[in-house]
Amino acid sequence: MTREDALVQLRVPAKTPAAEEIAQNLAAMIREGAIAAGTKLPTEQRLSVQYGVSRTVVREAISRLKSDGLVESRQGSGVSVIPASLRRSFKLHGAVLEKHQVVELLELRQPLEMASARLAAARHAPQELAEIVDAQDRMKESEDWSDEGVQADLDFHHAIAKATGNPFYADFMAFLGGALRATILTARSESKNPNIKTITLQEHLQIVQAIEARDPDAAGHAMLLHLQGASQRMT
Amino acid sequence: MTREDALVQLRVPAKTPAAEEIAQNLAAMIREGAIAAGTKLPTEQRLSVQYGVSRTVVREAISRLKSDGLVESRQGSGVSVIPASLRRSFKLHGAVLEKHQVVELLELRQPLEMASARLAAARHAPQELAEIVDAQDRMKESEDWSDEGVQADLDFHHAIAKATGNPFYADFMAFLGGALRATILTARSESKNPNIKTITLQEHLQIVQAIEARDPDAAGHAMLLHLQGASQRMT
DNA sequence: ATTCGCAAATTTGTTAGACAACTTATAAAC
DNA sequence: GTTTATAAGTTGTCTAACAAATTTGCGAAT
Repeated sequence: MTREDALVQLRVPAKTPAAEEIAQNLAAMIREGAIAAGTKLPTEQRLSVQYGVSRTVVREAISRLKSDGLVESRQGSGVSVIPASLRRSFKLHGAVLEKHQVVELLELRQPLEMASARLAAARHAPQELAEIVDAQDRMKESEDWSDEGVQADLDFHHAIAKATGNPFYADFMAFLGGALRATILTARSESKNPNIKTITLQEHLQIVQAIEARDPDAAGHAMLLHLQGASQRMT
Repeated sequence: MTREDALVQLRVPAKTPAAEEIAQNLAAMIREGAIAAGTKLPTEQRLSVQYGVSRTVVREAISRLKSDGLVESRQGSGVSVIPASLRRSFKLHGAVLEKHQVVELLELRQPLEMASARLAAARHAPQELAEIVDAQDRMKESEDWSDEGVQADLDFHHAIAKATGNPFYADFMAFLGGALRATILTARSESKNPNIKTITLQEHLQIVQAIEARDPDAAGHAMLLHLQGASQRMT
């Protein structure tokens, strides 16, 4: 019974609540410019009629848009769209990443990872290096193409970002890792190459040694080789 | 009494709605680990009692947390905290940036801007170059240290990011620009140097020419010089 | 005719109570 | 002991109402 339920949940993951659907709909319209920046949304009253839901649901949807920094509400006045240049949240809208999006995301990641490795080499504290090595060890001991292995891989990169001492690097790398996680997992499991883990560990080792030697150039270079290799192995 | 309230409201421009305050409070607790990943939040009922507000307000607050990817709710079960490694939104929590945060954010921006300039040089379409030049012209015609001038400056960098053809670069640069906007504005207005605009335009010109010549190395180098100069002028 | 003041209409913010839909714990039946 | 009803608990949605802030419109004074 529970087994069957789990299956059903997998096939129809979740009947999306009305508020979420409406929020996505409005967000899409705002991003496409169908509702121009500076203008006001229809009133909660009108929206509730348009979508055929209660005002409560509309308010929850708008609440999300506020959290995303897409709109701003003023009591008595209305809800106005914030210009794109002032938005203060960076978010991946779609749940799953398209193939071209993965490529684009990796292209964004590359210069950041290189800078991250360089900064980590220049500034890391002993304990931060230990955390990097620890992630490396955990990956070494993990099953091939297992969830723990991928997690340790992501932790490795995250640990380097933390060793920069710049929390924005750490946060953003965690964010990118989470976004790419599923993709990496499937790519690993579908790959024909049986030596992925060995090769990855070898490349990681080069990075660790360069960071340990406090050699930014070598660290950046080793990271570049690693990313190029990884992206090549994924295709 | 009401007069006094008005004064207070002037100093604190917007009386933050209860839902927003509660959302920030819960978000902070989650980020600090006070509510561990995987565990469940108190029920909406309990939260409404704890905070002394109605269940509706609590739901709107939770709605925001969902939008930020911090929690996940299942009807009948509860609201559970999503592990940090799976969060899919990158956001600046605080409204204003501390000084050290500005430095850190600029440090994150530098490698991205360089990569952005390189990619734009390699791939830009004629129309995209025109947009870059347009922003440059708008800045040239703007008042010194004016809001339009700063906007044109940010638009210049955004236009380059768009010219990469990679929407993530465009979105992220828009996001960073918005975050730094206020800081740049005050830095410009407080600066003693009267030639900031001229120097900036000159540096921009170098970038434009390198992009136009489709020379990635020169574009990246010109961008680096520009960012280093800008950050030096800000301090 | 213009401007000022003020009340009325709008609109978002908040509360209360109720029911539906779904999950989990409990107890009964086998 | 396992399975099956039943009940309790929790999130999702709706309705109705009032509070608080803003905008609009109208009338009066100048």
